Amino acid sequence: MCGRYALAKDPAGLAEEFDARDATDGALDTPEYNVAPTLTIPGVVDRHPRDDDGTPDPSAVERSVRAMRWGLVPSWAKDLSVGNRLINARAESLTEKPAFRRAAASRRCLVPADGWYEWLRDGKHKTPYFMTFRADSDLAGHSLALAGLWETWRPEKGADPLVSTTIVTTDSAGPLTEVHHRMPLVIPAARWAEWLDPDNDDPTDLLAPSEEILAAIEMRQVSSKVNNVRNHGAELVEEVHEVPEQQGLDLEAVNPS
DNA sequence: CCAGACGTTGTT
DNA sequence: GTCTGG
DNA sequence: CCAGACGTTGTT
DNA sequence: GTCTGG
Repeated sequence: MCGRYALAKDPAGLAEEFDARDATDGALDTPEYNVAPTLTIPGVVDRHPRDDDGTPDPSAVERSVRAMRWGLVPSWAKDLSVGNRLINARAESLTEKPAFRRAAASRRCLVPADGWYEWLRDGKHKTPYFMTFRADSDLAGHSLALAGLWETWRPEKGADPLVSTTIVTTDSAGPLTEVHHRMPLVIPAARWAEWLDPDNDDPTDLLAPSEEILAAIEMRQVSSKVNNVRNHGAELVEEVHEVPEQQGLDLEAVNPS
């Protein structure tokens, strides 16, 4: 699945990478190697620009990076906490579920990440792994563009809207099944515009993992320091080999070469 | 009709 | 807001 | 996702 | 065990 990830790039760097305007307004804390649900994170969106009256111009589209709270708060929510459990949306059902279908049809976004974490458990012990683009792949150094949905929510009529987001998950594929049976949907750059298109109300064709992306991802064991959200540093994504006999996940065998 | 949910994950 | 269940 | 709380009363 | 907070 995807309940924790890392992001080193700042909003200006993301704006450049995604060819977007930086509209995050200083709301983000970056770098952050331990991004957890409820934090404010950057999301990339395509929107029709609006004039002073709020009327959208259907002939134009503007791409921007925006600050969003991780955990989708539907427009009908009574309070913010509804979003705490809506941190992921299943690709298999997001066009049907009441909480997600409106966003799925017209408010899709990309959530940039350096990689995401999964945990293997052995009784009480939890061993974290980090999934990222292989250093020797063409995609090394690029962000993973995680598929997301976004919504606005107002605590009361007329109040400033809160923008929130959820990350789309699919069944795992390939070597990634070794660490977990669900994974985030990563959109290849060639299909970003199609995913973000606010006039495309049927994302069905985009909901399967890309082979190109799967082949570029590696997994590595990392420090259990990432388990605790109070740790934030770059050392969280560095490879470690702690007590390997407790886990027996053979990374030589599962990483593609 | 009204009331209540609206979601995913993991674990057994 | 909209759908489902009673 | 994981970690950590989970509660009230009375006293200072 | 289950919920909340980060």
